[in-house]
Amino acid sequence: MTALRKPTFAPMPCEPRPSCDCELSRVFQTAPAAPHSPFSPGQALFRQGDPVRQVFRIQSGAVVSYSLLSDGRRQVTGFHLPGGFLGLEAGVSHATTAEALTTVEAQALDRSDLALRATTDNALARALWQASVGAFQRSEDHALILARQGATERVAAFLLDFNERLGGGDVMDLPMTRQDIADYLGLTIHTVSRTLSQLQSDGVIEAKSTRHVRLLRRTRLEWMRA
Amino acid sequence: MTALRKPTFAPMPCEPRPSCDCELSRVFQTAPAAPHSPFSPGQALFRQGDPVRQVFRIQSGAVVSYSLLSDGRRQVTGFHLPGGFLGLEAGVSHATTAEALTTVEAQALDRSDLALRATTDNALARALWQASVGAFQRSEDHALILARQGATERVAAFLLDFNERLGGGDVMDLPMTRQDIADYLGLTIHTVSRTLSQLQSDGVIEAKSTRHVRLLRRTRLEWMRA
DNA sequence: CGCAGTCTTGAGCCGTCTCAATCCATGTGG
DNA sequence: CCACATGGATTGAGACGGCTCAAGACTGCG
Repeated sequence: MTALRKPTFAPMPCEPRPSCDCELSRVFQTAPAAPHSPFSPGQALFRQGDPVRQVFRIQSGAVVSYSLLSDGRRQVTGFHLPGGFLGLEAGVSHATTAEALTTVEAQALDRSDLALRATTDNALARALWQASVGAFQRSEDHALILARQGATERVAAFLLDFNERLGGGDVMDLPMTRQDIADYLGLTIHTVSRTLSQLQSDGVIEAKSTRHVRLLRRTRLEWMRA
Repeated sequence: MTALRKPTFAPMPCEPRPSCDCELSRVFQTAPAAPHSPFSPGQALFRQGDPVRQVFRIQSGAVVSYSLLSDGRRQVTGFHLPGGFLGLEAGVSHATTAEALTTVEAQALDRSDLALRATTDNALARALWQASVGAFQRSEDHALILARQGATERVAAFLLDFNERLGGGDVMDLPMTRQDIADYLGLTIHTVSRTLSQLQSDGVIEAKSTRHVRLLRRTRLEWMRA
């Protein structure tokens, strides 16, 4: 896929996008704050293996979700921004741990309630379907990134994808560590760091600090992504 | 991917999948054969970019789905066996091409019909949700395979995964070529071939022919998968 | 000021990709 | 029945790039 799909979460109220979250957003408008919200950095919204009790919507902050593999490694499956949902795509128990990267405010609804309402609210049932389709497509995009051979391609794809989700401005505020990025891209922290340094010395990006990146040559980045 | 911060619990890679396709299967019991069914090997059920018109259920044979990347490479996103559904997880247009590996018999239903029925049939709506959740989880598993560093780990994971889907018997009939496997695992055909040869000389598998593999030491394979 | 965590950078090794040749199974035509 | 063509699969040699090991720099915080 030449380009990654547009992010499915809509920062603005809904638009006639095929997989539109309007219905879910409407349901969440009256949702209460999640227990323990706001979450502190490093705090878990839920953990791998936990039974799925509630569905979250992020109001502010950023969340990373990851799986611990049997060999002790960690695979980051995604980063979640305001407007995004968590817990929808799970089965009976969570396959990932969701951890706050920053201070996170979130709402929560009981998933059993949601499922119950879906039995009478067809628009909601449809929205749940569409939300899962969106999660699937994001996962496919992630797989496509992981399938890219080169470190440069993966990092470029990550930067462009995340920048798009942040609204497309030139300056990006990265809420995650290099280790998070590395575990997301299937690389080591060293390679990620080296690649970013290389991109900077090539004049493609400017690293104002470790967490702030400015895209200088977006076109060249897109070309690198291949 | 290095040491973890706080391994709070034993990692649990594989969780029993909720395959509650009963409702969908019921709907498909009266479904007509797909147009052009049976498909010949190499024939496409649908192509990347096509508008999504119908949902397929495979009755016999095997299907590979893949995306063509802008750099000309091909990324296989999955293999589909009898009982599997195609077209459920797509948005308005297909992100992948679905191609018959063998002679394939399939049924088809108009997706608009399905969506329409879902507005009055809540069990169906719920089944559609669950099916998409299943597709998402398979995609996550695929991403986990792609994130594994070594060729041996990826091939072992593929063999075990596919063997499980075939029922768990010791002998496997692989409907796909080495190139298909390579594109699925993000490796080259050479590395896949070399790895399989290595596994055979190690006594872990026996390649009766290129398309027939027998698992001799499943435990060692599972250990390799890590 | 020192500590701990994060990030950067260097040197060398190892595994996968690339390029290339060969083998094998199948099918076709003489 | 065999020679040949074809496409898939295997195998080898070498190059390249990311991982490992290791050291040092930077940041935030006590």
